[in-house]
Formats: sequence, structure tokens, C-alpha cells
Amino acid sequence: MKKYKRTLVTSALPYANGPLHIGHLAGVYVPSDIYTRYLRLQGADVISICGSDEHGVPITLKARQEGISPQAIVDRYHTLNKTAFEQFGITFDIYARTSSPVHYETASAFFLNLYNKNKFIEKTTEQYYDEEAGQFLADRYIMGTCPSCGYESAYGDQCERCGTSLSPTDLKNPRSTISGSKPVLKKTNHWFLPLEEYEPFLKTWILEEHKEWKTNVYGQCKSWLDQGLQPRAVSRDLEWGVPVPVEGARGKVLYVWFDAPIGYISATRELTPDWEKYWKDPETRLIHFIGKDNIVFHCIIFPAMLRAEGSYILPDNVPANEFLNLEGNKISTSRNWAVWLHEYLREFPGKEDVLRYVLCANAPEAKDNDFTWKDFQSRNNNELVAVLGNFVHRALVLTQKYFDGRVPVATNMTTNDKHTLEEIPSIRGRVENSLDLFRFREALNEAMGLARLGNKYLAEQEPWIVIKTDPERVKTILNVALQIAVNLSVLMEPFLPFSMKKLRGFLNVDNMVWDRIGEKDLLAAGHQLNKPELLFEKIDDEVIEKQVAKLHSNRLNNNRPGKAVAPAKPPVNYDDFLKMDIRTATILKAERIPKTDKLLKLKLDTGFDQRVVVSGIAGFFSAESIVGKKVLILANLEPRTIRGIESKGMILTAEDTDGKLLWIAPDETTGNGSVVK
RNA sequence: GGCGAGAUAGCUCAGCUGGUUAGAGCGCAUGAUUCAUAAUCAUGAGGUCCCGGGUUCAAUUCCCGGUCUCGCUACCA
Repeated sequence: MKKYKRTLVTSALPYANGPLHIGHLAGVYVPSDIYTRYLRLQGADVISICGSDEHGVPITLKARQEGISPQAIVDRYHTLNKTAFEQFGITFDIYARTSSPVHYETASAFFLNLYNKNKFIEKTTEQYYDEEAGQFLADRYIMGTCPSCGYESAYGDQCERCGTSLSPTDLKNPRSTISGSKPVLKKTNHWFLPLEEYEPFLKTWILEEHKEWKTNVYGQCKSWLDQGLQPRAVSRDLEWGVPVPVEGARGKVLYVWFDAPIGYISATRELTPDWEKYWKDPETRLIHFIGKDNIVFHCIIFPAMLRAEGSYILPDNVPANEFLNLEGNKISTSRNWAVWLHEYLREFPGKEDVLRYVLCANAPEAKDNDFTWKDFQSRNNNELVAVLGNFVHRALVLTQKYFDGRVPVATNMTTNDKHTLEEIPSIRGRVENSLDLFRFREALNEAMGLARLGNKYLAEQEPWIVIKTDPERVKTILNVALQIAVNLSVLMEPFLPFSMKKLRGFLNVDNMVWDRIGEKDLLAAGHQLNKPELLFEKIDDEVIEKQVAKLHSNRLNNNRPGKAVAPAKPPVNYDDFLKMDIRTATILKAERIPKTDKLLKLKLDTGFDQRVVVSGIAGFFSAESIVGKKVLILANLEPRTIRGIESKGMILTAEDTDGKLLWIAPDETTGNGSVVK
């Protein structure tokens, strides 16, 4: 492997429209912090970069919902997330933000540079424009009738009722969500990065030269490259973001995917005047820690941008993790199915390391993993308390008891003693080997091996028995045990920084560098130790049960402000309402339409006829379960052919804030064909 | 529909370029021990390595087909 002079570690920029949860920590920030701490302990030249990603449409939408400015939103979450990281001991050298002046300047310059080098394609397209508000409308700002299911509050990018992905021009009766007015099509210019031009380069660089990347990363890149790359727009018509620094580009900002990765560069600039050394010297090793949802951006798109610019280095590795599930279900912000970091910090004060430990030991490195509170408890009680904490405690307490807390002198080392101490450098070697390959859970387990070794040593030597016959021998035994403990405090430092600091406090030693791990006399004979306390405490069943109960009750009364109900529609008159023929009906037959995910073909009895309706509800209801079901139907909706089947009318359902569909059903006793008014 | 990843002990996972008595941690059982937060140590039980074919002297490992889970993407327009 190539030798590098320095390392630049980046961690995915969290999007500043919500708080962080354990999935973020497990997937990205715990591994990146362990890695960075490890390099720092080695005395390597390393910096760790992160910050808030503060642009993009979801932030502006959230701001609008809450009636405050986008800046207020990002200020709130930037502060919240920055604090959470600090409290968990995730030590970034800088936690910057993409709304900072340095970032604006960096991103503009980056764009301008590519622009001047003719690296972009300029295209004119027609886009919806809100004349009242005087701005172009992002897809999400346009609502209208879904051409597929007739849902009237479909967004310009997707109909949330039938899940169809849309382009704004597909919508019937489009309206602006800003002013409610009817938008007009207007020509607008955008710039595109022609990714396909970089395809040959990317193929060589990734598929030939980076076969060592994790299989999930390599596989996804290969998939993209094999399918062929397309030009990607780098600008959007939006107010919130970095303005496109070109004449005549008013109201246009850099598209967030282009903007965000440059955030790594601007953060580095903000950190050090030496930033170019980290980004442009081929002797720097660049590592991106991300989650799997970010793979293409960091492995294909951002490298293409950097390559287009020309003077930047490219990532040497992108150790992307998979996703963490929670108690058997996907973590979901909108359903509030998550363990939020700010809440954990409040409810488990002083247990930051416990969560770090559990998330590392069970990190989703090769596949999605499940976090359960029970596992959290058992790892704490059976591993941190019973193995690590207990060993340290035994060694320290025995030393207090027999030698008043002074490190006894090792007089006569047996071969077994020597052999035990010689295990330390080999454990260190295995930990290093795993960390170098980004195998953090393996590294952690190897490191725990040292604590296990310590327990084993004490059990075999039985100093509490030997003390009665041969106190001299006990000196050596405890000396060995204490040397193991002090080595442990360095070896475990990247994983459990708070606890190891505490441990060094008990041992009354300063921070030590990684290179000293394996030395047999880190503690000199006669050195005075401090009174020990417990490193970890057991966690009771009730604490765990409380957390599980909290999780489930959150889900039940799911009325968080996260996802607001759809805004009110413009008024209609009574005549308009009367035009709609809504009837009660019964489902006579239902079958899946083959090769579709969502469509069911329904046969309905409306009282006055029997008809076929195609409905996008297969994701929620099975065909068998809905036969005989009473429903409401909009009977006079103009027929539409979907998948070659003529659909006459539309089944009415209610959509809750989760996007889940609920029946709007007439009472069981109602006959078919009753008019709804 | 296309693509990617995963499927190995009760649980969570390792097993690189084919040959191992198929491993680890936790859990479980038995025994030892009592310095330690009823913590520790030893021993042990537990696996048709998702299913079906194929290549091979030999397949958990390679190839083909299938099933299930997760993700990306397309279609449904």
C-alpha cells in the first residue's frame, strides 16, 4: 500500500433539517472518529472535517411550514447536532456549515473555475414560474392533480398517494404552493456536468485501481458505471443556496449535491490556511466516511467534479456503511422510530461510551444491522461491565488493598508472566490491522481481548490466595496486571475516549501515544495510583423496558410536527362539489396487476352498475383481504387507461402523515349506490 | 422489470485468491473460584454454511437457476 504523508478524513455532512439519531452515529461518525483518534494517537498528520449541509429544498419547505426563515431552521439544527457530536466525543477538527461565507466563496469559485474551463453544458429548459411570487418553482413547490391516480395534492416530483414519480409538467391543474396561483412555463437556463465524459476515467480509477473498496461500495459503483452516466444539473431555480456566480443567473443557486461536497473543502479552508496541502498534494490520503445512500455522490459525482477541476486529489477509500435498523424496523424520522442523540444524552448521562461501544460492536459494516435495547443492555452488562470494567477494577482494588495503591515492583517474572505481556503487542498488531482495513467491529473485539487476557491472568495467578503464602510473588502479579490495564487505556482510547481518560485518572498517568502500547513498564514501580471508581455500571431491566415502551408510544401518538398535514386547497363552490358523483360501493373482486408494485384491479358494485377500477393501493392492502369491502368511489371521474386496463372512477382513501392509506368506508349497513353529499 | 448487497451456531457477526475437526463475542449447560459491580475462569452442547443443479479428486467458498431481506433504479404515464 502506498505510504502517505497525511490523512484527510471527511464525514458525511448531516442535513440540518432535523436532529441526529443512532443510525447516523453507527454508520458514519463513530467509525470516522475511531479512525481519526487512532491516527492522532499514532502522531499522524490527520484532520477530520465535518459540518452541516444547510441548503436544499426540504429546508426551505420546513421553514415555510414553521413560518420562519431557512436560516433559523439551519441555525437550530446546526447547534443541536454540533453539540450532540461534541458530547459524544466525536472530535472533528472543525464542524463547519455550508451557509458560511467561506463556503459561499469556495463553492462559487469552484463553479466559476469549471465554468471558465467550459466544463459545463448549458441547457435551456421550460420550467414552471410563479408570477405572483416572482420565482421559479422547485418540483416540490408545485402541486396539482396526479395524472396517474387523480390525486389532487400530488407534488411536482412525486405523487404521495400512488407513489408515482412525476415531473412538474405532468401535473394537471398545477398550482404554486407559495402563492396558490397557476404557474406558467418559462424558459430557464441551467448548467450540467457531463458525467459521461468522465466515465472512462472513473472506470479505470474505481474498477481497476480500487478493487480493495468494500464490496457494497465497489458493487454499487460498478452498477452505475455499467449503466452509463448522464449529465447532471448543477444549478436550480431557488433562493436558498449559493448563488450561481454567472451573469444573468439571478434566482439560481448551486444544486445541493454540487454544493454539499464542496463543503468539505470550505471547512478545511476555514480550519487552516494550509488547506491546499490536504486537498491537492498527492501525498495526502483522502478518506470519506459515509452511509450507503451517499455512495454514488462520493465515489462518482464528487470525484468527477474534482477531476474536472483538475488540481484536487481523489479519495483513496470510501468506507461506506449500510443502515442500522431499530428493534426490527427501519429507523424513520417521520414516524419517530429512532433513538435521538440529544435524548440519549439527557437520559443516559455519562454513558456516551456505552453507546459508542454498542454501535461499533454492532456496526452495519457489511449489511444492515439491528439495534435493540436488549442488546445494548447485554453488551453493557456482559462486556463493558463484566469484562473491561471488572478487570480494571480487580487490578486496582487489589493494589489498593495489598500495596496502598502503589505500583509494586516486578521482581521475578515467570515465563507465563512474560508470555502474557508479550500478548499485548500482538493484540495491538491485530487491532491495527483491522483498523487499517476499516473493520471496526473486529478491531474492537480484538481490543477487548486484552481485557479478557487480564481477567484470565488474574484467575490463573490467584493473587488473593498467593498473598497468604508468598506476598513477594503478588507484587509481580499485580505489576503485570497493572501494566495490562495501562496498555488497555491507550488501546481502547479510540473506542472509549471518556472511560479511558477516567481510567488513566485512576492510574494517575497522562495521555500516552499509541506507539507505547506493548511496553512492559508503562507504570514504574512505586508509582502512586488514585482511588478507583467504577468505569461502567450495570443497566437494569426497567431502564431498558422504559426505552422500549417509549419507542412504541412515540409511534402510537405520532403527532410530531415533523411532517405537517397537506396545506388547504383553494375554495370551490357548491356547484363544483355537486358535479362529483361520490357513491358507496362494494369490492366484488380484486387482483394484482402483474409486474407492478402498487396496482390492484378492482371490480366494484356501485348499485347502478359493475365496473373496473384500477387503484394504486397494493402496497397497503392485499387483494384477498379487501374483497367484500365497502368503499366510497368517485364514480364520474373520467375514465383512464392504466396498464392497458380502463379504470372507471377512483376509490377514496385518506392518507395520513406517514403516507399510509386508510379506508373511507360507509357503514356496513349501507347499500351500494348511496350518494355522498 | 434491471442492478447492487446480504442469507453461516439461540442472538450479532468473521470466514481473502476452493482442501479448516467451519470460527469469534454474547447467550445456554456443567464444573472451579470468591480479589471484583452475583463480576471471573475452565469445559461443553449447539450448524443438511438459504434451496436445487453444475464444474472439480474436493465447494460454505467458483458457475447457473430459484427463494427471502435490504437498497438503488425503471415502469405503471
